Amino acid sequence: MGASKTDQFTVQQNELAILAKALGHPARIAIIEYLLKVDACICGDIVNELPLAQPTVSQHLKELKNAGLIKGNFEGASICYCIDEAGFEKIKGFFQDITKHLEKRKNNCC
Amino acid sequence: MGASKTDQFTVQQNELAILAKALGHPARIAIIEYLLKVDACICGDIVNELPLAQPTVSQHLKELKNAGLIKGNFEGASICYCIDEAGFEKIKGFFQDITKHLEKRKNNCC
DNA sequence: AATAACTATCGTAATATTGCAATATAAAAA
DNA sequence: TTTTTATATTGCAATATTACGATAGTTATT
Repeated sequence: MGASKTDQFTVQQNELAILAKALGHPARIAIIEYLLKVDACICGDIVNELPLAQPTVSQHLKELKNAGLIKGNFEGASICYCIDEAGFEKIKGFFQDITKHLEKRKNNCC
Repeated sequence: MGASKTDQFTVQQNELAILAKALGHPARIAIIEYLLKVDACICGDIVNELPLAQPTVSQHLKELKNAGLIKGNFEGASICYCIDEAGFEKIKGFFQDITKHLEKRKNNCC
């Protein structure tokens, strides 16, 4: 064994886990924060912003893209990366549910 | 190599990544959802709610606890687990920032 | 004290992730 | 066309995660 038993959980639970997992690395958090900071699609200089080698950054970008958190389109010589709002909407929904639950919760807690 | 270069990123970026990573597994999403559903500290029957062996569940609970997403206290024969709001507040803050950014964003995107 | 019920830890195997050098690919510039 | 620039892919080593059987620890009950 060792592989995740994903088939034992709901599609929704897996979707959320995939999104959260994609954010579960400081380099990928840094990429998202950078994309938000520059407030635009960014073409080219993401590699220079991170303390990692180019193949590693490329891999992290790929994971964020697969998870649906960023989009990337060819834009001349370089590739234009930007936030994919759809992915963030899903996570936002999850946290809104949690917040709602927490607010109307009784204090029957340790 | 293979280890995460956490020291190359800010404390905040690492904190967020740790929280997100903790949510990056469907079993742990399921645990959080269950704790929210029963709307109480839950003592004992978490293992029965999950399609995983007891040691595995125990491990997932430990990870959620280490990340600061749940709390666990001894309560008689069993342990009382419940949501730790502090952890969720941190993540909420991050997503509020993102939402704010996305809202006031120009459409200078691909 | 002995038993039962619940949870944690250890040990181990299978698999996944992280990181980078080397290399490949693709488009623009010279 | 050759060179330059930007990104992706491959291959591999180091490390981390996932899962569970076996076992240990802890508390309540008998």
